[in-house]
Amino acid sequence: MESGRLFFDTSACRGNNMLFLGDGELSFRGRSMMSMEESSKRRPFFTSPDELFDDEYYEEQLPEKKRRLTSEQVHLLEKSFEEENKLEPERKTQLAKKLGLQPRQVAVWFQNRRARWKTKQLERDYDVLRASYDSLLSSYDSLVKDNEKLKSEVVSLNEKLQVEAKEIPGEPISDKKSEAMPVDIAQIFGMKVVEDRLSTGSVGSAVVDEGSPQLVVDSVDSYFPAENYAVAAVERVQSEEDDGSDDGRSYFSDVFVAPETEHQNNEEGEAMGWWGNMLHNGPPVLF
DNA sequence: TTGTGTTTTATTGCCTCC
DNA sequence: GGAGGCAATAAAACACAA
Repeated sequence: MESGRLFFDTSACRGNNMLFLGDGELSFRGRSMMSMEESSKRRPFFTSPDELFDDEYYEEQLPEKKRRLTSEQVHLLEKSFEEENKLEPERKTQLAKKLGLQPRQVAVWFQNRRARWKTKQLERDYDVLRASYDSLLSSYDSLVKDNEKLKSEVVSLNEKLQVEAKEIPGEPISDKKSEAMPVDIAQIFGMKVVEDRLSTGSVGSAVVDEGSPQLVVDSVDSYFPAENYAVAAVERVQSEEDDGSDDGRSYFSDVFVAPETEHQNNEEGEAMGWWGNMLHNGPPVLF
């Protein structure tokens, strides 16, 4: 915008602290010029209240000079702005009279003040959102770390179990390990172990992850007795296939879900996976 | 002193509302 | 159509480092 102003210092304006053109102002295209002599006469930023009522003060003012409001004027305007940031015509006139300003100047001041307030408000909002985002990010990171840690624990426990199974080939593993081990694992994870009284006669439990080696393998090679684990799994998968409720997920993905939340999980858990279920449903329950 | 960045005052043009 | 609001911008006034 190529605009400049010439401020005409009329006596009428001068007597009323008006170096600015108010409503019905004259404005000119072109640059405002200020000579070296004029600029050397610049006043300090703040004017004393006494000066405000000094005629000479205004007579000294040179034409075309844009003057800042005094601290008193700004203070009063700020107070008024705090009360109400919009300016009705009556209040504008009153303020203008009180401050010795043009109503137009008061209106402009309020306009600019609203703009400054809005900018500050945007900055505050940004800070709040930023803090919230940072906090969420930090929580997420720590959950991801926990998740990784738990996964690796599951893997290492699985490996241990397999090694132990090979070391005692003749041992009837079902007596010694098959029932105790899941409980141990559950204790490590702080899980609650319950019997699956809801399932069809079998007591199953499993610790699994979609992306990691599974504790429960097929009934032929399984370390665990089929009647306790694999069969239960197969039965469950079978029943889901039969009634058409299989949503394509691994059977194991919902093994952890407490019975009362299973239905909910089937509806919502598809996109969440194993860890999503953990987060969504709270501590997993073995059954 | 001077260059540069920031703040303040004011204008312009567009939009909405009555 | 006029009044008033807002965004964008100009330009003066000011602050401050080099």
